[in-house]
This record gives sequence, structure tokens and C-alpha cells, in this order.
Amino acid sequence: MSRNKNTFIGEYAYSIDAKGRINIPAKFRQVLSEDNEKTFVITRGLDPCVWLYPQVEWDKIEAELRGLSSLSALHRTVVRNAVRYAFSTQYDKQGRIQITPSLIDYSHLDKSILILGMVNKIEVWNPDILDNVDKQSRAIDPAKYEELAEKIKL
Amino acid sequence: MSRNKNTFIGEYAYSIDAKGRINIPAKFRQVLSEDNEKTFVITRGLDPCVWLYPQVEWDKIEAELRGLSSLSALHRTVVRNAVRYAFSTQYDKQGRIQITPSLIDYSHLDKSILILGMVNKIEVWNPDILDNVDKQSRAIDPAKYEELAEKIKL
DNA sequence: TAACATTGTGGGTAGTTGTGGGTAATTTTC
DNA sequence: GAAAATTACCCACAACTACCCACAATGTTA
Repeated sequence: MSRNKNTFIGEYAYSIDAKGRINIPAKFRQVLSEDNEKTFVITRGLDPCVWLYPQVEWDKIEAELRGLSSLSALHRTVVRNAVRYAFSTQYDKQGRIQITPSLIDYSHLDKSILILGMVNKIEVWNPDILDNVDKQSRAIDPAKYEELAEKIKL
Repeated sequence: MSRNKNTFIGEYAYSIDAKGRINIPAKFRQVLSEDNEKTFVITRGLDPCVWLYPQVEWDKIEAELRGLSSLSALHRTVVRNAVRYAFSTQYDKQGRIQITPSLIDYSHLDKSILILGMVNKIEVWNPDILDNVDKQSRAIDPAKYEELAEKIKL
């Protein structure tokens, strides 16, 4: 079993059932720490997808947001958008969480979905939409990558 | 026993079995440090091959990625591409790891494979594909070698 | 040289996982 | 307050995976 708790990597092709339930990949459930108590915070991604945070990772986000100032219009907007669509849910005995119609709509989710590990959170995509976003990202200025490469080593 | 832990050199001709399993050469297993807990992170190489990172080597990458912010579209793209095809696995009692069909396809792996030590990670190739890449590499501008010579000493 | 240990490869079995659906409890609506 | 709709919880099952044992070939030791 992995030592890196609450860290998600990999891509999984799953499906939503008629009740709007999504299975959390077994590999992801296995790395969840006990103190999450099988709970995820579900919200809109900044891309057209759903974000799932394990409870303890979300707690860190809340802590960051507490550090922002309400005097700044930018900060107010960031806080508002970060928490506005978020809600907390436990997964069931089979390891599934329920997605609201509003989020399914926002992410254009259909029967087949792609679940991506994003280190500290999980993304749920409509595969077609992800393809499009992939293509757009190839248009990113290479200089931006170079800039980032100075900061982190991969 | 080698003193240089988690450092892989040499080339080995092995095979994939019907279940998609690949044997980690015994020499490689012997240099793994205990804290890897027999775990590798398997992912796509930048060339058409499979990369195997010992868990502790991969941990360094994850640590870097955790420092990125999801507010930046660039950062999101970098994280997504870095971890999307990666997953963590322990090798079995016989020292074999399982490769997914998706990775076998990406690397065009067939029955016979070549396993290469690449210092901090391991590469798995289809021998024919590696031959082709070898030929291409001879076309690299000698000036580029000179340039690199300024930075490292061999 | 002979006995032994290790290594690479093959395959069988039991448990896990992804998915579907049913029933009871709860909430919402009129 | 009763009916309708929604949600939570449970069971079922086929497909897949992890785990185990087996064995021949190679290398190592006495």
C-alpha cells in the first residue's frame, strides 16, 4: 500500500449510472487517509469538469481562503467562486459518490467519463471535452513552459 | 551489493507474458532501497517506451507538482500531463509488474522487450522501435553535443 | 562435478472491483 | 397531512486482478 496518502495519479475510464453515481477508482480509495472519513468535497473545476477533494485536502484550501482579504475585489471573487458550488459527501459501500444534475450539466457529463488523478484532487471529465482542452493547451506559448521549468524540476 | 541505491544501468532482453507482466531484472531489484516497498510508478516515456520510477524517485516529482497552483491554467495542464498516464504498483513475489494495455499500445510492445537502466529510472522498449530511435539520434547536430559538454563531464 | 540456489516464465484460483438494480427511509410538494 | 419524488442503503453478479504455486534454465557454491 502506498505511503503517499491523499495523492492521486492516473487516468480511468468509468461510467455514470442512471442515478448519477460515479465510482471512485479503487486505487484512489486505497490511498485515502482514515481521517477523511470517506468524505469528498465536490465542486466545479476551473475547467469544464468536476473536482473532487478529499476532505482533508479541502480543509487546506479553506485555510488558504481564510488568508484572503475581503477588502480586495479580486479576493472576494476568488473566495465566492471557490466555495459557491462546493458540497461535501460520503461515498457509499460500493465506493460511489452522487453527482448533482447541476454539476453533470456544467461538465457536460454523459454515460462515459474519464477520471483523472491530479495529485491533491480528482477530476471528472467528459472524454470529448478533455480532448478539446488538450488541443487548446498545445497552443500555450512554449516560453511559458520554459519559465515554469526554471521553478520546478521534472 | 551496489552502494548506489536506486541507480539502474545496463540492458536486458526479456519478454512480456500473456497477462501483460514484465519481470524487473534481478540486478535492478537488488539496488532498490527498502523504502520503495517494492513499488514502482509506471508511466509513458517521452519516447515511445514505458518508464518505471522507483516510488521514492517519483515522490520527488509529486512534491514538485504539489507546489503548483490550480488557479493557473498552465499549471493545471502541466500537472495533468505529468501524472495522467502514471500509476503505482508493487511487483509480485516473482518480481513482475503488470503493464496496462494502454501502455503496451503506446509503446508498441510485443513479446520480446528490452529493459534499459537509465540511472534514476528504467525504460521498457520494443527492440525494433529502439533501433529506429537510435538511428534518428545519430542525426543530432554535433554542435549540440559540444554545447552539453560545457555543462557535464563524462 | 554434483548439489543447491536463483531467475525468468507460465498458469490456476480466490478475492476484489465496477456496475446494475431493488427497497426502505427521508424530503419535498400540493 | 398525504402523495410524490428523491435519496440512502442494501444485495447481486460478471469481469477482472492479485496472489499463489510450479517448473525449467541458468548460475553458484562446496
